[in-house]
Amino acid sequence: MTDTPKFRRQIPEERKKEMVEATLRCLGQKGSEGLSVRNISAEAGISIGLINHHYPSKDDLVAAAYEKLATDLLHYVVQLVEQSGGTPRERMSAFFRGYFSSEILDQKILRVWVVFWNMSEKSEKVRQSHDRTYAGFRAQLEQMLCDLVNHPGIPDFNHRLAAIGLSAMLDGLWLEWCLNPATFAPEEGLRICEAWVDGLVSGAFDL
Amino acid sequence: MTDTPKFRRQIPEERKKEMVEATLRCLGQKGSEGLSVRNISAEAGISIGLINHHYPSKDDLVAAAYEKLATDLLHYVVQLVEQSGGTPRERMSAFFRGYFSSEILDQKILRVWVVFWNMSEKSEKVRQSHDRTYAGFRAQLEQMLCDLVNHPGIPDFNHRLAAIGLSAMLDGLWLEWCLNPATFAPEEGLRICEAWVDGLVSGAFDL
DNA sequence: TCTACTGTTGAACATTTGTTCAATTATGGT
DNA sequence: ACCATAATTGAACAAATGTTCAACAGTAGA
Repeated sequence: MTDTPKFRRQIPEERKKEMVEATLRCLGQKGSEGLSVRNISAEAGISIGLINHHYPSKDDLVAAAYEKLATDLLHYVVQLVEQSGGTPRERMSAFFRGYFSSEILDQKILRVWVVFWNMSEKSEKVRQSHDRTYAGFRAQLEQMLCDLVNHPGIPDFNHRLAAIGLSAMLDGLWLEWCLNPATFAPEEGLRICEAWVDGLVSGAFDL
Repeated sequence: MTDTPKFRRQIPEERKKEMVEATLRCLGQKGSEGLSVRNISAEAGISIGLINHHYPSKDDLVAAAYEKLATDLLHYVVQLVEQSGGTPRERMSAFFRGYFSSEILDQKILRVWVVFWNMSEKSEKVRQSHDRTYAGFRAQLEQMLCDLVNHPGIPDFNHRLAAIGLSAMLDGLWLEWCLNPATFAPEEGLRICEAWVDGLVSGAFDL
């Protein structure tokens, strides 16, 4: 008789990580319909009860999943920017390329995001996580815009508003592409953003 | 004995309209949590069974609600533009003012919209309604951008991409403000968009 | 090898969900 | 005043939901 253990014990940290990843997979596949504890536990290969053992409620698990996805996505584009290492303008382009790559421009991510938006009002943790990661996102943009200005011949502008506007344009393009990829091609979205930055550094904006 | 009738008969058209409006009120108040047939019928002052009598399923009712909200919002800003009646540039500003007014920049509307985004993949009707109304939205922007160019001294640009970019910026600003109104003031969003158009007509964009 | 600890299980429970349908009743036409 | 039509009701149903908890079992330390 081979004694195959019915389950493997794991330290809470590791198990929680698995559950978060399973949650993101479920959300990516079916959106809010995939968000039941039974579906998640099946995806993670664990029993139903384990979720409430590690998290006070399902919402806390989902909040943890939000935290992970938001930081992962930001880290992804930031890493691309660091790797590019060229001029400030080239770094900005690297950011755009990352944003319009299939890694981020992905309908699976919208399915997840929509559920988070839905929760952001009810869950304090989700809202705090949004505020924090979104501020980080804009700070990254603002820093890159700042670096652009510190070059001769480039006029100054309101960095904060510029970052907010560029961030909005990126999000808006991302959202609309996910809702209907036929509206425009990723390269076109890229071009729209590049043109916006070119216009900004040329001093055409009164910001 | 006063014979107070237990209900009032109505033609399907009228009753459906009431149900759609009740659905939008429910969604605006509690988002997806307010989307149960019991909650909607209570809000509409009707019985549970009446929904499935007028609509094959709940999703069809929600799709009808999407159709109404989307067209209502577009009509609202278009009407403001028509009333302004000034120069093309002034009409564009009227559009912006409408967009950043409390009529549209409203967290209640985001609660509704998030539910629709969630449904747009599953419901063919919702997706079609989105594609149609969004195309109308962009067409309106494109027409206004076109009118801007037909004036002396204004350089030409890719109207389609310009409309997509401006639409994205508007949506992105709207979304982020609804998620966190502390990020920026409506007037600041307005200013960002005005600056974008000024930059566009000044020929700074390579679109 | 034994023991204590605790990660893990899954049946059970109370709610809530969308839909169905037979009975009821308002209402316009005759 | 009556009837035929169909709008309306609400109990009933099956399915799915999040949470609880007593029992189980793997695992590290003695």
